[in-house]
Amino acid sequence: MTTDQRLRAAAAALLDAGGESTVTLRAVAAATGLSHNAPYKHFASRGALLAAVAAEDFRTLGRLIAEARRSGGDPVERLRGALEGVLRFSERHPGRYQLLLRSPLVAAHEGSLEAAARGAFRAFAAIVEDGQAAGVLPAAPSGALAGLVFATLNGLIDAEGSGRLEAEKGLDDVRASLDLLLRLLSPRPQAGE
Amino acid sequence: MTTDQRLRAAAAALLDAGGESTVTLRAVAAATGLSHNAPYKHFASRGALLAAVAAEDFRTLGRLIAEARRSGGDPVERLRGALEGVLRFSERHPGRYQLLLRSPLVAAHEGSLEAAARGAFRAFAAIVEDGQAAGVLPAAPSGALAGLVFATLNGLIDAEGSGRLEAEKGLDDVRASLDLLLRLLSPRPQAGE
DNA sequence: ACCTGAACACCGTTCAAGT
DNA sequence: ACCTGAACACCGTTCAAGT
Repeated sequence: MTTDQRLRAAAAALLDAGGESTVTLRAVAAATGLSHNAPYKHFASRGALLAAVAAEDFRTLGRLIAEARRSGGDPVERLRGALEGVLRFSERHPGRYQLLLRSPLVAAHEGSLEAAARGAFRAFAAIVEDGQAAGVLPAAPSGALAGLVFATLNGLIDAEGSGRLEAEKGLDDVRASLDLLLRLLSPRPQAGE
Repeated sequence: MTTDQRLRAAAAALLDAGGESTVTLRAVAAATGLSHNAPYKHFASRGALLAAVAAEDFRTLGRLIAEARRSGGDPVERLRGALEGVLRFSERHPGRYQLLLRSPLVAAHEGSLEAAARGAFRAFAAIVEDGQAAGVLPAAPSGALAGLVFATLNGLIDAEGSGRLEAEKGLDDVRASLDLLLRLLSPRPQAGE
C-alpha cells in the first residue's frame, strides 16, 4: 500500500470514528506513522485529502448502484436495492457519507470529485429510467425524478443522523420512509397525462 | 439590544457571510466590540452560541410555516407556500439554514433547540394533515408523509447548496423539483387504498 | 523524491484579575 | 455581574533542511 493510500485509509477511519473534525492532518499522519506535515507531500491541503477520500467513496457508491441495477427483480425492486445499498453504506460509514454531502468540499474541489459524484448519480438515474420505460415509475423529465428520489434519500439519511427523525414524529425510520416514497411513486392511472 | 442579542446577531451575520467556519468567538466578539472571550459570560461555549442562533431560526421557520397555513388557497397551495417560505429563508440565509441541518449541533444541545425544531416541524405537519383530511394529499401515517416531504425539501436545498444539483442533470432547480414532488403527491385514484 | 522539525498565525477554552 | 489579558493546548500551513 502506497503512502498515499495509507493516508487516505487513515483519514477514512478517523472520519467514521469521530466525524470530520477529528480528521486533523496531525492525527492522520500519526496514524500512518509519519510526521505531522508529511501529508503535504501527497496532498495539497487537508481539503484535498478529504476530497480524495470522498471521490473514492463516490466511486464505491457508483459501483454499488450499478450492481443493484444488474440484480434481479423488476425496476422498482432494483431501485429499492440501490437505495438500500446507499443507506447501508451511510450506516456503516456515517462520517464518510456526511462528507459526501458536505457542501464546501464538493464546491471547492471540482476535479475528479465532481466526476465521481456525477458517475454515481448517473448509475442511479439509469435505474429510474428503466422503471419509467417499463411504466412502473411516473413519467417525468429524464433526470428530474432520479434527482428528486436521490435528494429525498439524502434528506432522510441526514435527518436521521442529526436526530431530527425523532423530533419528527412518525418518521422514525429511514427504511419505512423510503417504503412510503416508493409506494407514492407506484403507478396509478391519471387522466390527462 | 442586550449583549446576548448582539452576540447572536453578530454570529448570524458571520454565518451567512462566510459559513460556519468563519464564526469564531474572536470574530463574534470583535464584531460586537468586546474582548475575545466575553462571549463566555453569555454562552457556555461556541456550540451553545450557535445552538442559540439555530433555535431562534427554527422558531422563525415555525412562525413562517404557521403563517402559510393560515393563508388562502387549498391545502396543497398552502403546503406549496410553506415550502416556498422555507426555501426563501434558506436562500437568504444559507449559512444559518445549513446550521439547522448540521447534525452534531442538534444532537449536542438538546434543550430548547430540539423543542424549537419540533415546533417548526409540527406546524409543517399540520398543513400536510389538512391536505390529507381534505383528500388532496395521499393517505399515510400521520407524521410520516410530512416528514418525507420535509426531508425531501432539505435534501434538495442541500443538494443545490453543494452544487450537486448541477451534477445531477435535469434537477437544476429546487422549485421545479418541488413542483414535481407536489405533482406526484396529487390525488390519483388507486385501487385497494 | 520523500520526510522531519521549527516556526507562524490562527483557534477554543481556562484562569486570574480588574470594575 | 460583566469584562479584560495572559496563557495553554490545539489547529493548518510554510519553510529550511536533511537523506
